[in-house]
Amino acid sequence: MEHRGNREQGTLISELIQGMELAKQLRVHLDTASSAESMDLLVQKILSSYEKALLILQVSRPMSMGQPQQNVGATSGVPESPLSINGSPRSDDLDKDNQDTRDVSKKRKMLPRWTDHVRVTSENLLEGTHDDGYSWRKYGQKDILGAKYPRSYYRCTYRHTQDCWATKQVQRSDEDPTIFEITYRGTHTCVHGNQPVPPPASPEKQEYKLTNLNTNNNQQLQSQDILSNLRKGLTVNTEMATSFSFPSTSFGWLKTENHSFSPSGVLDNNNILNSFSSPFTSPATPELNYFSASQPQMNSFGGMLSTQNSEPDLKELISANTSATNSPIIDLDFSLDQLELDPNFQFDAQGFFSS
DNA sequence: GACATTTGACCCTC
DNA sequence: GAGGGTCAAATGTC
Repeated sequence: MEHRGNREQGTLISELIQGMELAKQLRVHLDTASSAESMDLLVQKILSSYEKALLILQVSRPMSMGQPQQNVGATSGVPESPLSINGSPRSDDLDKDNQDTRDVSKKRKMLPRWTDHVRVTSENLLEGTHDDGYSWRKYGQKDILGAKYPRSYYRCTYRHTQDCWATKQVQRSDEDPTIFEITYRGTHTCVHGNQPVPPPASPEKQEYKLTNLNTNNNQQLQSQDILSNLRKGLTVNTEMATSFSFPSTSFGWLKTENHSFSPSGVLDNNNILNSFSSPFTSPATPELNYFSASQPQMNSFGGMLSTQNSEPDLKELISANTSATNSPIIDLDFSLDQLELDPNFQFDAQGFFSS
């Protein structure tokens, strides 16, 4: 818990720093009478940065013990479904447990929710395992109207033992069966679930081709895939590299409260790694475990990143400390000292923008 | 035996 | 009433 809190604090600070850096850039633009378009983009990025910082503050706001973090995706206080932690209250006991179940339902309804789109390819079908560091247990499957493939429902394995209410839904795309839409709901409050993803035992065996696809968010999420792989010492797949187009026209996207994405800015050569500040954690569903696999090789990364990047390499690259992270539950795992944060820096209103 | 998955049924929301 | 989300008994796997 404390670990998570520290990470969130780190992310928060990095977002604020980003906002400051962007404001500085904007000031330069103002001085040099740059185009309105470029300044508008900077403003967009600044707003995005602060929006994310606010989201983090919302998510990490202290809740009562044992309660999952709430909110971000909360859309309503209306109870969603009467459930109790001990089971499913049927009509018999609905009355006596009415109040309790209402509270639990409300809690669930308010769980943050966001969606990732993950692509797996045919060569990924046969080997390897892949998980997001969390332990999921399937609790249901439904045929969805108008969908070719059933939707699977997963909850955290530690729901009952640790009152962890994280769930996810996995829906295979009709249009492209290699794409899975994964909707996460709630954040993990379990200790197990917070364990980092273990490093791959054999990079060449565990390289996987995961590409988040979404007409709106793919740039951002793909970059996270790439970073995630690089962090793990994995090679980067060509499909990733080619679908991750930069420099100057790639938008980052920020997930918003209504579970969609909003543009968080334009990536340029200086802040390509913006979007790398949040390592993508990929799903651990049986389907995806089954589909993940090896793809022997791959090298370029738009000519900018070589394969098998080491952590030190990334540190250098990340030194451009702007960010376009997308999830309110951000798992920032590079340390603040890499950001060269002045320990005496104060986020006061004046100094923040005038330094 | 413990734990995970499957699947039919139940409940809620719209 | 339809559709989606969840439960829990039955079944499977280790």
